[in-house]
Amino acid sequence: MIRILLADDQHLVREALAALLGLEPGIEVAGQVGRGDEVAAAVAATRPDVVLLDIEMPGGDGLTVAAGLTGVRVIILTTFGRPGYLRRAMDAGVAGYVVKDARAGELADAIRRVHAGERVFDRKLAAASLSEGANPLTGRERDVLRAATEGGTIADIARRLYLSDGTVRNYLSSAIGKLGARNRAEAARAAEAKGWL
Amino acid sequence: MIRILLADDQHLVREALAALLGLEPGIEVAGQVGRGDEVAAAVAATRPDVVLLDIEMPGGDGLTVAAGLTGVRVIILTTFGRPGYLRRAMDAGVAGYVVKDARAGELADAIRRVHAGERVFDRKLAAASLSEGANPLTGRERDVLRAATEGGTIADIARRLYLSDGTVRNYLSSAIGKLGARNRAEAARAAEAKGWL
DNA sequence: GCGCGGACCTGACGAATGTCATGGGCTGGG
DNA sequence: CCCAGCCCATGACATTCGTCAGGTCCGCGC
Repeated sequence: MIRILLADDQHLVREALAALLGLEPGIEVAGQVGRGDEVAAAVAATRPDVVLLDIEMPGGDGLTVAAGLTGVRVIILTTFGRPGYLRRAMDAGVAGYVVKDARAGELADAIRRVHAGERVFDRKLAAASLSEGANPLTGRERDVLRAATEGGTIADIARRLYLSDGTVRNYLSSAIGKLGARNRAEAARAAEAKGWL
Repeated sequence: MIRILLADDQHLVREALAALLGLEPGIEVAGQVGRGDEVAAAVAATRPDVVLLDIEMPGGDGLTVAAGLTGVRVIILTTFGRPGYLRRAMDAGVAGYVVKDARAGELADAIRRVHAGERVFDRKLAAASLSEGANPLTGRERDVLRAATEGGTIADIARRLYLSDGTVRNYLSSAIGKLGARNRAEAARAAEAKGWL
Protein backbone atom coordinates (compact mmCIF):
# COMPACT_ATOMS: atom_id res chain seq x y z
CA MET A 1 0.00 0.00 0.00
CA ILE A 2 1.45 3.35 -1.06
CA ARG A 3 0.51 6.03 1.44
CA ILE A 4 -0.15 9.51 0.07
CA LEU A 5 -0.26 12.95 1.66
CA LEU A 6 -2.25 15.50 -0.34
CA ALA A 7 -1.51 19.23 -0.16
CA ASP A 8 -3.79 21.55 -2.12
CA ASP A 9 -5.50 24.71 -1.01
CA GLN A 10 -8.82 24.00 -2.67
CA HIS A 11 -10.83 21.82 -0.40
CA LEU A 12 -13.07 20.37 -3.07
CA VAL A 13 -10.17 19.55 -5.37
CA ARG A 14 -8.35 17.91 -2.51
CA GLU A 15 -11.26 15.73 -1.56
CA ALA A 16 -11.93 14.92 -5.17
CA LEU A 17 -8.34 13.83 -5.70
CA ALA A 18 -8.58 11.75 -2.55
CA ALA A 19 -11.69 10.07 -3.93
CA LEU A 20 -9.97 9.45 -7.24
CA LEU A 21 -6.82 7.99 -5.70
CA GLY A 22 -8.92 5.95 -3.32
CA LEU A 23 -10.21 4.04 -6.32
CA GLU A 24 -6.70 3.07 -7.37
CA PRO A 25 -5.56 -0.33 -6.12
CA GLY A 26 -2.49 -0.16 -3.93
CA ILE A 27 -2.82 3.55 -3.21
CA GLU A 28 -4.19 5.01 -0.02
CA VAL A 29 -4.61 8.64 1.04
CA ALA A 30 -3.09 8.98 4.48
CA GLY A 31 -3.76 12.68 5.02
CA GLN A 32 -4.68 16.03 3.55
CA VAL A 33 -3.58 19.59 4.24
CA GLY A 34 -4.56 22.93 2.73
CA ARG A 35 -1.58 25.13 3.54
CA GLY A 36 2.10 25.03 2.75
CA ASP A 37 3.15 25.50 6.35
CA GLU A 38 1.14 22.49 7.52
CA VAL A 39 2.91 20.04 5.25
CA ALA A 40 5.97 19.36 7.39
CA ALA A 41 3.94 18.56 10.49
CA ALA A 42 1.58 16.35 8.51
CA VAL A 43 4.51 14.45 7.04
CA ALA A 44 5.89 13.87 10.53
CA ALA A 45 2.50 12.74 11.81
CA THR A 46 1.36 10.50 8.99
CA ARG A 47 4.66 9.27 7.55
CA PRO A 48 3.47 9.01 3.95
CA ASP A 49 5.45 7.38 1.15
CA VAL A 50 4.68 10.13 -1.36
CA VAL A 51 3.57 13.75 -0.95
CA LEU A 52 1.48 15.42 -3.66
CA LEU A 53 2.16 19.14 -3.47
CA ASP A 54 0.32 21.97 -5.19
CA ILE A 55 2.47 25.03 -5.92
CA GLU A 56 0.22 27.96 -5.16
CA MET A 57 -0.95 27.66 -1.57
CA PRO A 58 -1.30 30.02 1.36
CA GLY A 59 1.44 29.64 3.93
CA GLY A 60 4.33 28.92 1.61
CA ASP A 61 4.46 27.70 -1.97
CA GLY A 62 4.98 24.09 -2.83
CA LEU A 63 8.43 24.55 -4.34
CA THR A 64 9.80 26.07 -1.16
CA VAL A 65 8.07 23.49 0.99
CA ALA A 66 9.46 20.68 -1.16
CA ALA A 67 13.00 21.96 -0.70
CA GLY A 68 12.62 21.61 3.05
CA LEU A 69 11.25 18.06 3.12
CA THR A 70 13.47 15.08 3.73
CA GLY A 71 12.73 11.40 3.91
CA VAL A 72 9.70 11.54 1.60
CA ARG A 73 9.35 11.51 -2.13
CA VAL A 74 7.57 14.55 -3.50
CA ILE A 75 5.45 14.99 -6.60
CA ILE A 76 4.46 18.50 -7.64
CA LEU A 77 0.88 18.50 -8.87
CA THR A 78 -0.16 21.85 -10.25
CA THR A 79 -2.23 23.75 -12.75
CA PHE A 80 0.74 25.64 -14.00
CA GLY A 81 2.74 24.19 -16.83
CA ARG A 82 5.51 26.74 -16.61
CA PRO A 83 8.97 25.65 -17.64
CA GLY A 84 10.59 27.71 -14.90
CA TYR A 85 8.55 25.95 -12.27
CA LEU A 86 9.75 22.58 -13.50
CA ARG A 87 13.33 23.72 -13.25
CA ARG A 88 12.86 25.05 -9.77
CA ALA A 89 11.12 21.85 -8.78
CA MET A 90 14.07 19.80 -9.98
CA ASP A 91 16.43 22.08 -8.08
CA ALA A 92 14.31 21.48 -5.00
CA GLY A 93 14.90 17.77 -5.41
CA VAL A 94 11.38 16.63 -6.14
CA ALA A 95 10.80 13.22 -7.69
CA GLY A 96 7.99 14.14 -10.05
CA TYR A 97 6.04 16.92 -11.73
CA VAL A 98 2.51 16.34 -13.01
CA VAL A 99 0.13 18.98 -14.37
CA LYS A 100 -3.52 19.03 -13.43
CA ASP A 101 -4.75 18.31 -16.87
CA ALA A 102 -3.00 15.00 -17.07
CA ARG A 103 -5.20 11.90 -17.17
CA ALA A 104 -6.09 10.11 -13.95
CA GLY A 105 -4.09 7.07 -15.02
CA GLU A 106 -0.98 9.18 -15.52
CA LEU A 107 -1.10 10.45 -11.96
CA ALA A 108 -1.47 6.99 -10.50
CA ASP A 109 1.30 5.77 -12.75
CA ALA A 110 3.55 8.62 -11.67
CA ILE A 111 2.87 7.83 -8.03
CA ARG A 112 3.77 4.17 -8.48
CA ARG A 113 6.93 4.94 -10.40
CA VAL A 114 8.07 7.56 -7.95
CA HIS A 115 7.43 5.16 -5.13
CA ALA A 116 9.54 2.61 -6.95
CA GLY A 117 12.42 5.08 -7.09
CA GLU A 118 12.01 6.58 -10.55
CA ARG A 119 11.67 10.25 -11.31
CA VAL A 120 8.72 11.31 -13.45
CA PHE A 121 8.45 14.66 -15.20
CA ASP A 122 5.87 16.00 -17.62
CA ARG A 123 7.29 15.47 -21.10
CA LYS A 124 6.11 18.66 -22.72
CA LEU A 125 7.35 20.78 -19.87
CA ALA A 126 10.71 19.08 -19.84
CA ALA A 127 11.10 19.83 -23.54
CA ALA A 128 10.02 23.43 -23.12
CA SER A 129 12.38 23.83 -20.20
CA LEU A 130 15.30 22.63 -22.26
CA SER A 131 14.52 24.71 -25.31
CA GLU A 132 14.02 27.90 -23.35
CA GLY A 133 17.12 27.72 -21.29
CA ALA A 134 17.55 29.22 -17.88
CA ASN A 135 16.02 32.26 -16.32
CA PRO A 136 17.94 35.27 -17.69
CA LEU A 137 16.91 37.62 -14.90
CA THR A 138 19.20 38.49 -12.03
CA GLY A 139 17.86 38.20 -8.52
CA ARG A 140 17.26 41.86 -8.18
CA GLU A 141 15.54 42.14 -11.52
CA ARG A 142 13.19 39.39 -10.39
CA ASP A 143 12.44 41.22 -7.16
CA VAL A 144 11.66 44.45 -8.93
CA LEU A 145 9.55 42.80 -11.58
CA ARG A 146 7.62 40.87 -8.97
CA ALA A 147 6.91 44.09 -7.11
CA ALA A 148 5.88 45.73 -10.37
CA THR A 149 3.15 43.15 -10.98
CA GLU A 150 1.45 44.46 -7.85
CA GLY A 151 0.63 47.51 -9.91
CA GLY A 152 2.26 50.38 -8.03
CA THR A 153 4.33 53.23 -9.43
CA ILE A 154 8.10 53.18 -9.59
CA ALA A 155 8.25 55.22 -6.43
CA ASP A 156 6.12 52.61 -4.65
CA ILE A 157 8.41 49.81 -5.74
CA ALA A 158 11.45 51.78 -4.68
CA ARG A 159 10.00 52.33 -1.24
CA ARG A 160 8.95 48.73 -0.84
CA LEU A 161 12.40 47.45 -1.75
CA TYR A 162 14.39 50.27 -0.11
CA LEU A 163 15.94 51.33 -3.40
CA SER A 164 16.19 54.64 -5.19
CA ASP A 165 13.76 55.42 -8.00
CA GLY A 166 16.55 55.44 -10.55
CA THR A 167 17.73 51.98 -9.57
CA VAL A 168 14.26 50.57 -9.91
CA ARG A 169 13.94 52.17 -13.31
CA ASN A 170 17.21 50.62 -14.37
CA TYR A 171 16.29 47.11 -13.24
CA LEU A 172 12.97 47.35 -14.94
CA SER A 173 14.57 48.63 -18.10
CA SER A 174 17.05 45.80 -18.08
CA ALA A 175 14.38 43.19 -17.43
CA ILE A 176 12.24 44.64 -20.21
CA GLY A 177 15.18 44.36 -22.55
CA LYS A 178 16.01 40.77 -21.62
CA LEU A 179 12.43 39.66 -22.05
CA GLY A 180 11.89 41.41 -25.35
CA ALA A 181 9.01 43.40 -23.90
CA ARG A 182 7.97 46.98 -24.48
CA ASN A 183 7.01 48.00 -20.96
CA ARG A 184 6.84 46.44 -17.52
CA ALA A 185 3.33 45.11 -17.90
CA GLU A 186 4.45 43.09 -20.89
CA ALA A 187 7.66 42.07 -19.15
CA ALA A 188 5.79 40.93 -16.07
CA ARG A 189 3.39 38.87 -18.13
CA ALA A 190 6.20 37.25 -20.08
CA ALA A 191 8.18 36.38 -16.95
CA GLU A 192 5.11 35.00 -15.23
CA ALA A 193 4.17 32.84 -18.17
CA LYS A 194 7.54 31.13 -18.08
CA GLY A 195 7.60 30.70 -14.33
CA TRP A 196 10.52 33.05 -13.93
CA LEU A 197 8.83 35.20 -11.43
CA MET B 1 -30.74 9.33 -9.76
CA ILE B 2 -29.54 12.86 -10.51
CA ARG B 3 -27.55 12.89 -13.73
CA ILE B 4 -24.62 15.31 -13.92
CA LEU B 5 -22.60 16.75 -16.79
CA LEU B 6 -19.15 17.97 -15.78
CA ALA B 7 -17.37 20.76 -17.67
CA ASP B 8 -13.86 21.64 -16.56
CA ASP B 9 -10.74 22.11 -18.64
CA GLN B 10 -8.41 20.27 -16.29
CA HIS B 11 -8.65 16.60 -17.03
CA LEU B 12 -7.44 15.42 -13.67
CA VAL B 13 -9.76 17.72 -11.74
CA ARG B 14 -12.67 16.60 -13.88
CA GLU B 15 -12.00 12.93 -13.30
CA ALA B 16 -11.40 13.56 -9.63
CA LEU B 17 -14.72 15.36 -9.30
CA ALA B 18 -16.39 12.53 -11.15
CA ALA B 19 -14.88 10.07 -8.68
CA LEU B 20 -16.02 12.19 -5.77
CA LEU B 21 -19.57 12.60 -7.03
CA GLY B 22 -19.70 8.92 -7.92
CA LEU B 23 -19.42 8.17 -4.21
CA GLU B 24 -22.51 10.23 -3.44
CA PRO B 25 -25.72 8.23 -3.29
CA GLY B 26 -28.32 9.35 -5.80
CA ILE B 27 -25.82 11.19 -7.99
CA GLU B 28 -24.40 9.89 -11.21
CA VAL B 29 -21.96 11.49 -13.66
CA ALA B 30 -23.46 11.20 -17.12
CA GLY B 31 -20.71 12.91 -19.07
CA GLN B 32 -17.62 15.10 -19.06
CA VAL B 33 -16.31 17.79 -21.38
CA GLY B 34 -13.21 19.97 -21.33
CA ARG B 35 -14.20 22.91 -23.50
CA GLY B 36 -16.90 25.53 -23.37
CA ASP B 37 -17.98 24.94 -26.94
CA GLU B 38 -18.58 21.24 -26.34
CA VAL B 39 -21.09 21.76 -23.57
CA ALA B 40 -24.18 22.38 -25.68
CA ALA B 41 -23.67 19.22 -27.74
CA ALA B 42 -22.98 17.15 -24.65
CA VAL B 43 -26.15 18.44 -23.01
CA ALA B 44 -28.13 17.46 -26.08
CA ALA B 45 -26.50 14.03 -26.16
CA THR B 46 -26.61 13.05 -22.50
CA ARG B 47 -29.66 15.00 -21.26
CA PRO B 48 -28.30 15.63 -17.75
CA ASP B 49 -30.36 17.03 -14.91
CA VAL B 50 -27.63 19.38 -13.74
CA VAL B 51 -24.55 20.83 -15.45
CA LEU B 52 -21.46 21.74 -13.43
CA LEU B 53 -19.64 24.49 -15.31
CA ASP B 54 -16.18 25.86 -14.70
CA ILE B 55 -15.73 29.49 -15.75
CA GLU B 56 -12.30 29.61 -17.32
CA MET B 57 -12.20 27.13 -20.17
CA PRO B 58 -10.93 27.16 -23.72
CA GLY B 59 -13.68 27.54 -26.29
CA GLY B 60 -15.93 29.92 -24.40
CA ASP B 61 -16.19 30.77 -20.74
CA GLY B 62 -18.74 29.16 -18.48
CA LEU B 63 -20.80 32.30 -17.94
CA THR B 64 -21.39 32.78 -21.64
CA VAL B 65 -22.08 29.09 -22.14
CA ALA B 66 -24.55 29.11 -19.25
CA ALA B 67 -26.50 31.98 -20.80
CA GLY B 68 -27.04 29.90 -23.91
CA LEU B 69 -28.27 26.72 -22.21
CA THR B 70 -31.96 25.96 -21.84
CA GLY B 71 -33.76 23.04 -20.29
CA VAL B 72 -31.01 22.21 -17.80
CA ARG B 73 -30.15 23.57 -14.42
CA VAL B 74 -26.64 24.98 -14.22
CA ILE B 75 -24.25 25.25 -11.30
CA ILE B 76 -21.09 27.32 -11.73
CA LEU B 77 -18.18 25.58 -10.03
CA THR B 78 -15.04 27.66 -10.09
CA THR B 79 -11.85 28.63 -8.36
CA PHE B 80 -12.68 32.28 -8.56
CA GLY B 81 -14.64 33.83 -5.77
CA ARG B 82 -15.15 37.13 -7.53
CA PRO B 83 -18.29 39.05 -6.72
CA GLY B 84 -18.68 40.23 -10.30
CA TYR B 85 -18.69 36.66 -11.54
CA LEU B 86 -21.52 35.79 -9.19
CA ARG B 87 -23.55 38.68 -10.48
CA ARG B 88 -22.93 37.76 -14.08
CA ALA B 89 -23.81 34.17 -13.28
CA MET B 90 -27.14 35.24 -11.83
CA ASP B 91 -27.78 37.38 -14.89
CA ALA B 92 -27.07 34.34 -17.01
CA GLY B 93 -29.81 32.51 -15.15
CA VAL B 94 -27.73 29.87 -13.41
CA ALA B 95 -29.21 27.98 -10.48
CA GLY B 96 -26.13 27.79 -8.31
CA TYR B 97 -22.60 29.08 -7.69
CA VAL B 98 -20.10 27.01 -5.71
CA VAL B 99 -16.41 27.79 -5.24
CA LYS B 100 -13.78 25.09 -5.47
CA ASP B 101 -12.72 25.35 -1.91
CA ALA B 102 -16.13 24.40 -0.61
CA ARG B 103 -16.42 21.07 1.17
CA ALA B 104 -17.41 17.97 -0.76
CA GLY B 105 -20.65 17.76 1.17
CA GLU B 106 -21.58 21.29 0.18
CA LEU B 107 -21.28 20.50 -3.49
CA ALA B 108 -23.45 17.40 -3.23
CA ASP B 109 -25.93 19.37 -1.18
CA ALA B 110 -26.00 22.16 -3.75
CA ILE B 111 -26.61 19.65 -6.52
CA ARG B 112 -29.51 18.07 -4.68
CA ARG B 113 -31.11 21.40 -3.85
CA VAL B 114 -30.71 22.74 -7.33
CA HIS B 115 -32.21 19.58 -8.70
CA ALA B 116 -35.12 20.07 -6.33
CA GLY B 117 -35.71 23.53 -7.76
CA GLU B 118 -33.87 25.72 -5.28
CA ARG B 119 -31.15 28.20 -6.12
CA VAL B 120 -27.89 27.93 -4.19
CA PHE B 121 -25.26 30.66 -4.03
CA ASP B 122 -22.07 30.90 -2.04
CA ARG B 123 -22.89 32.96 1.05
CA LYS B 124 -19.68 34.95 1.30
CA LEU B 125 -19.77 35.87 -2.34
CA ALA B 126 -23.39 36.89 -2.18
CA ALA B 127 -22.59 39.21 0.70
CA ALA B 128 -19.56 40.66 -1.08
CA SER B 129 -21.58 41.15 -4.21
CA LEU B 130 -24.22 43.12 -2.33
CA SER B 131 -21.77 45.26 -0.43
CA GLU B 132 -19.74 46.15 -3.47
CA GLY B 133 -22.58 47.09 -5.73
CA ALA B 134 -22.56 46.80 -9.46
CA ASN B 135 -19.74 47.09 -11.94
CA PRO B 136 -19.12 50.83 -12.36
CA LEU B 137 -17.36 50.47 -15.71
CA THR B 138 -19.08 51.19 -19.00
CA GLY B 139 -18.81 48.65 -21.78
CA ARG B 140 -16.09 50.50 -23.59
CA GLU B 141 -14.08 51.09 -20.46
CA ARG B 142 -14.16 47.35 -19.86
CA ASP B 143 -12.99 46.65 -23.41
CA VAL B 144 -10.10 49.04 -23.13
CA LEU B 145 -9.03 47.78 -19.73
CA ARG B 146 -9.20 44.21 -20.90
CA ALA B 147 -7.01 45.08 -23.87
CA ALA B 148 -4.64 46.90 -21.53
CA THR B 149 -4.04 43.77 -19.44
CA GLU B 150 -2.46 42.20 -22.51
CA GLY B 151 0.42 44.58 -21.93
CA GLY B 152 0.58 46.65 -25.11
CA THR B 153 0.97 50.38 -25.46
CA ILE B 154 -1.92 52.80 -25.88
CA ALA B 155 -1.32 52.85 -29.62
CA ASP B 156 -1.61 49.05 -29.70
CA ILE B 157 -4.88 49.12 -27.84
CA ALA B 158 -6.19 51.87 -30.09
CA ARG B 159 -5.35 49.86 -33.18
CA ARG B 160 -6.85 46.67 -31.80
CA LEU B 161 -10.12 48.40 -30.97
CA TYR B 162 -10.18 50.75 -33.97
CA LEU B 163 -10.15 53.82 -31.76
CA SER B 164 -8.00 56.91 -31.66
CA ASP B 165 -5.16 57.11 -29.15
CA GLY B 166 -6.82 59.95 -27.31
CA THR B 167 -10.02 58.03 -26.85
CA VAL B 168 -8.17 55.10 -25.37
CA ARG B 169 -6.37 57.42 -23.01
CA ASN B 170 -9.67 58.91 -21.93
CA TYR B 171 -11.31 55.56 -21.25
CA LEU B 172 -8.31 54.39 -19.32
CA SER B 173 -8.20 57.57 -17.32
CA SER B 174 -11.87 57.28 -16.51
CA ALA B 175 -11.54 53.62 -15.51
CA ILE B 176 -8.51 54.45 -13.37
CA GLY B 177 -10.54 57.12 -11.62
CA LYS B 178 -13.55 54.90 -11.01
CA LEU B 179 -11.43 52.13 -9.59
CA GLY B 180 -9.35 54.35 -7.34
CA ALA B 181 -6.17 53.21 -9.05
CA ARG B 182 -3.07 55.16 -9.95
CA ASN B 183 -2.29 53.66 -13.36
CA ARG B 184 -3.72 51.06 -15.68
CA ALA B 185 -1.81 48.17 -14.21
CA GLU B 186 -3.40 48.86 -10.83
CA ALA B 187 -6.77 49.46 -12.42
CA ALA B 188 -6.59 46.21 -14.35
CA ARG B 189 -5.70 44.26 -11.24
CA ALA B 190 -8.50 45.84 -9.25
CA ALA B 191 -11.08 45.15 -11.93
CA GLU B 192 -9.91 41.60 -12.38
CA ALA B 193 -10.02 40.88 -8.66
CA LYS B 194 -13.67 41.86 -8.53
CA GLY B 195 -14.62 39.97 -11.65
CA TRP B 196 -15.49 43.17 -13.52
CA LEU B 197 -13.26 42.40 -16.39
C1' DG C 1 45.53 41.39 -7.55
C1' DC C 2 43.11 42.04 -11.45
C1' DG C 3 39.15 41.65 -14.07
C1' DC C 4 34.43 40.77 -14.22
C1' DG C 5 29.77 40.92 -13.16
C1' DG C 6 26.22 42.14 -10.06
C1' DA C 7 24.18 45.50 -6.81
C1' DC C 8 23.46 50.24 -6.23
C1' DC C 9 23.28 55.04 -7.37
C1' DT C 10 22.90 59.84 -10.21
C1' DG C 11 21.31 62.84 -13.85
C1' DA C 12 19.33 63.92 -18.14
C1' DC C 13 16.32 63.38 -22.20
C1' DG C 14 12.58 61.94 -25.21
C1' DA C 15 8.58 59.19 -25.41
C1' DA C 16 4.52 57.40 -23.35
C1' DT C 17 0.98 58.09 -20.06
C1' DG C 18 -2.69 60.32 -17.24
C1' DT C 19 -5.59 64.51 -16.71
C1' DC C 20 -8.55 68.02 -18.17
C1' DA C 21 -11.58 70.85 -21.01
C1' DT C 22 -14.46 70.62 -24.79
C1' DG C 23 -17.44 69.13 -28.32
C1' DG C 24 -20.22 66.20 -31.45
C1' DG C 25 -23.51 62.10 -32.39
C1' DC C 26 -26.63 58.60 -30.81
C1' DT C 27 -30.08 56.30 -27.72
C1' DG C 28 -33.56 55.56 -24.22
C1' DG C 29 -36.59 57.44 -20.57
C1' DG C 30 -39.52 60.84 -18.63
C1' DC D 1 -38.96 67.01 -26.88
C1' DC D 2 -35.22 67.29 -23.86
C1' DC D 3 -32.04 65.37 -20.84
C1' DA D 4 -28.78 62.02 -19.23
C1' DG D 5 -25.51 58.79 -20.27
C1' DC D 6 -22.52 56.49 -23.31
C1' DC D 7 -19.48 56.63 -27.28
C1' DC D 8 -15.93 58.89 -29.93
C1' DA D 9 -12.83 62.43 -30.82
C1' DT D 10 -9.27 66.56 -30.41
C1' DG D 11 -5.65 69.18 -28.28
C1' DA D 12 -2.90 70.88 -24.46
C1' DC D 13 -0.52 69.95 -20.29
C1' DA D 14 2.15 67.90 -16.34
C1' DT D 15 3.76 63.68 -14.80
C1' DT D 16 5.66 59.31 -15.16
C1' DC D 17 8.31 55.93 -17.76
C1' DG D 18 11.97 53.83 -20.35
C1' DT D 19 16.64 54.58 -22.00
C1' DC D 20 21.23 55.92 -21.83
C1' DA D 21 25.67 57.23 -20.07
C1' DG D 22 28.05 57.50 -16.62
C1' DG D 23 29.96 56.22 -11.63
C1' DT D 24 31.06 53.56 -6.80
C1' DC D 25 31.23 49.48 -4.13
C1' DC D 26 31.76 44.42 -3.32
C1' DG D 27 32.65 39.35 -3.92
C1' DC D 28 34.51 35.78 -6.82
C1' DG D 29 37.54 33.18 -9.87
C1' DC D 30 41.75 32.84 -12.21
